[in-house]
Amino acid sequence: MRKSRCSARSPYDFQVELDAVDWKILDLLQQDGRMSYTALGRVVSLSAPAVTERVRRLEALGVITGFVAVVSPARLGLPIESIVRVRVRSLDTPRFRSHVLALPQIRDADHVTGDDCWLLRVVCRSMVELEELVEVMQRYGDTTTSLVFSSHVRNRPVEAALFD
Amino acid sequence: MRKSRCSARSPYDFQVELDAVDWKILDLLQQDGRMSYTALGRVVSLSAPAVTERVRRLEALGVITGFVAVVSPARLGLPIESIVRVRVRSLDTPRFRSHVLALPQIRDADHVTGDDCWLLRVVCRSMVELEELVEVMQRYGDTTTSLVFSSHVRNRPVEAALFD
DNA sequence: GTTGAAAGCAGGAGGGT
DNA sequence: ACCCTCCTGCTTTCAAC
Repeated sequence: MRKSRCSARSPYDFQVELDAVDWKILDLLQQDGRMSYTALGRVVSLSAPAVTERVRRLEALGVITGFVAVVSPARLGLPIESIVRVRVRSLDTPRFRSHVLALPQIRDADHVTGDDCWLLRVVCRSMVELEELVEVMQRYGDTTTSLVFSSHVRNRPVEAALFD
Repeated sequence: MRKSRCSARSPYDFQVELDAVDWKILDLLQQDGRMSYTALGRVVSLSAPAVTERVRRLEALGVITGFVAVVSPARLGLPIESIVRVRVRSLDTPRFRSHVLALPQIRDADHVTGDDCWLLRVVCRSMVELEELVEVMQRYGDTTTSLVFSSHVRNRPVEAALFD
């Protein structure tokens, strides 16, 4: 019944095959990361040790990379969220990575193709704080800043439907 | 010892004050969302029921919005990650929201200020699939697509240091 | 905030298919 | 390879303080 097979033998051979039970477990844990193995087992009709072993394997394979509490920056006094695109000059990239990417206000930083080579998601307390942050970033290249009105999707679970 | 005060009485009165113990708990749970209340209690020198009550309060206040397993799309066969900026024509916005934002490939969708009014993080299996997705989005407005080389920061924990 | 008892859960051993 | 049951020790939860 189980045909899960791992082909992740090197960094360039990543992909993992999951069966329906693995997908259901992933689905549940992406909605409630604290669900007990016993409760998971009740849903997928498996014993707790069997579920535990599957979750351990999903972690070992790098499918599950961790379990985290999701926190609202706005509720903690960081109501300003923005996306800053930075066109970092190549000579400045090492300093940009060590000085800018380490700032606690940066929640996501992606190196991307295209003219704006870095894309940063920044949270801060005020527009004044954002202004200061953007001024720092401008030491490394040109910036384009957009304020986030609202986030309609955040970290949507990865689901089996993606493979239909 | 505890001076946590909540001022979140309306949607426009969001902010919550946390004490050092709350911050430590948040810190630990953002690193390991499955940590037991007993283990949290050992770190912060509190009994398990006291920790449980604090975590429940943080959830009730909207500071903690959930606990989730973090999943690697690449390991599941979605190696292409990209950021698509979409300049949606205002008349097309309702259909864009219902048709595009619901696609399972969309992991983040933010409505932002500036010319490119929507910012989408898309994962897919191949460039061909990305091409198809972008063609769908182009029915609602102009797009700019950047491929993600690498993500250097992803969902950095919100930490007390942000308030120094 | 605490303790303490009852119920439920996790994780290992051992065995079955 | 995959799963089960049993057993022991922890963890959670609720009540009482």
